[in-house]
Order: sequence, then structure tokens, then C-alpha cells
Amino acid sequence: MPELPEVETIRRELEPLLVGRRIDRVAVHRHDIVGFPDADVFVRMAAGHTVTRLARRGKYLILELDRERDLVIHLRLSGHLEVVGPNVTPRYERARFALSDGRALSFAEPRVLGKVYLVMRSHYPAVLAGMQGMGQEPTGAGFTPRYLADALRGRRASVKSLLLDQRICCGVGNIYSDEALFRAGIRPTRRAGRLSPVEVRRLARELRRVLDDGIRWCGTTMADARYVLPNGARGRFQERLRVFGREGRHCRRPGCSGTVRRVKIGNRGTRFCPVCQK
DNA sequence: CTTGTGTCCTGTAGGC
DNA sequence: TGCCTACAGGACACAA
Repeated sequence: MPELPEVETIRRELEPLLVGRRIDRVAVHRHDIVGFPDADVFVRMAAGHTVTRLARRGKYLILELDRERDLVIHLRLSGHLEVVGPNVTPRYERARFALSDGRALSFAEPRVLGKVYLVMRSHYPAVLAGMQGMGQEPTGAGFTPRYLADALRGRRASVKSLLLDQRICCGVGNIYSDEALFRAGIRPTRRAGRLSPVEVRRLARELRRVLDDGIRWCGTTMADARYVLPNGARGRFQERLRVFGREGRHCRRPGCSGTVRRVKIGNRGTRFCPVCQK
């Protein structure tokens, strides 16, 4: 679930609660939540470190620890992080990090698809190779129209599926790819390599803008409330969605009589306005 | 190398 | 109410 804006929001919320705290004890309730190293080693090695900084790369949240170690967390579809009191155990808690201030960082993940990793900063293991191959941060200075044009040139795949490719646009997921394509006026089914230079430029700009907006509004909390901030508050970007989750409803662009449609692209639900998006 | 499909795992919503 | 199926915002392995 959480995409770049949601993970960035979580990072900002957790940073003041975690930096300077030491991880005193680690408990893993489900071993398959640990991506690296083996769960028992993870439990032993993660304890005793102090959090120095929180970073993010794509959808990965990185708790930088002392002694050159990183605690890397990926929330996948339904992961949730929360700082709780010593006697509070959130539902679906899979791992728990007791902190030196008496509280604990709780990692809940109903679907057990999310993962935690403990790695040496200088030596990211093969299990995190996907992170090494990641492309430019779409909100960063390196994400230029030129960069996107180079990445899309000659590609026959749909532009939607390439927006979801973390090697090109890291941090982008299903919500913000649909929203960016709507804002850029481009149908998600278009072959990426067939976009005009003007369209690519527009797409690069709108992708950046929609992600910045998502961050500004603290992410998207849909009706199921699978994503909420660490403090339990809801994001507010859902109020500003133009197509995602709006299939069958009228397009929000003033004067447009179109109805938002839903199709499948690469097994992912995809929404667009057939009038606004060419 | 590129592209599309299936799978991981669990919970929930909707149909009957 | 109960059972069954389809589906879910991600990432990766794998086959063609």
C-alpha cells in the first residue's frame, strides 16, 4: 500500500520519536517477516544499536543505526509502523523493537508480505539487490524530463507499467501512477516509447507534482484505512484523488462529462478518464 | 534484454 | 449466517 508519499510521511513522523533512542530488545513473532539475515541472527544483531537518522529510498524506510548498520523496512501492501507503550500490542504485530525510552517500535503487517532487513551500510546483501538497482527519486533533482525520456525511449510496454517499475521511478505505486497519468492527460495503456517529447515532459512534471502533493497531504488513506500515520491519524490526499478509487464516477475536471473507467494493466487495477486522457 | 504472468500471504467485501 | 470467490495499494521469479 504505502507508496513514496506514505513512506515519506511515516519517516517524518517517526524520526523525532526514534532518533537518539537505543533498540534494547528485538522480538520477531513471524520469522518470514525478516528478509535478512536469518531471524534469530536478526534478533541478536539488531539489539544494542542507537538510531541516528531516518532515511527513505523509494518505498524503503531506512533506520540508520550506529556502527554503520541500517535497519531497512519495506511495508509492501499492508505494513504499519507505530511507536507504542510497553503494554500495547497492536493487532498483527510481527516484530517489535523495545526502545531505551520505555516505548517500542511495533511493525504490524497482516499479510506478512512486508520485510525487515539488518544490513551493514557498506555491504547491502543480494536480498536487497532490488534497492541497488533503483532509479531516480521522482521528487529529486535527478528526475528530469531527459532522464524519463531516456528510460521510456524504445519501450513497447505500457507507460503505466513502466511508471510502476522501481528501476525507473522508484517509490511510485498504483495510486500515484494513475493520478500522474490523469494530470498529464495520458492514457495508461499508451506504449511508453510512443509518447511525444511534450507528453514525456508533462508526465515527468506531473509525477513529481502529484508525489509532492501526496507528501503535503500526508498520503492517501482509503476507506479501509489500511494506511494511517504512525500516530493513527489519516492522510488527506484521498480527498484530492482524481481517478484512483473513482471508477464509475464522473470525471472531476470542470466541464468534463467523462466517466472514470477501470481496466487491468499487468494485473493491476488502473483508472483513467477516457475524455481527458489521450 | 524486454515483457507479461503467476505467486507470495492474509483479510475483507460481495455474491449466492 | 455461512460459504465461496475475487480482489487488494508491491515486488520478484520465471517463461517466452
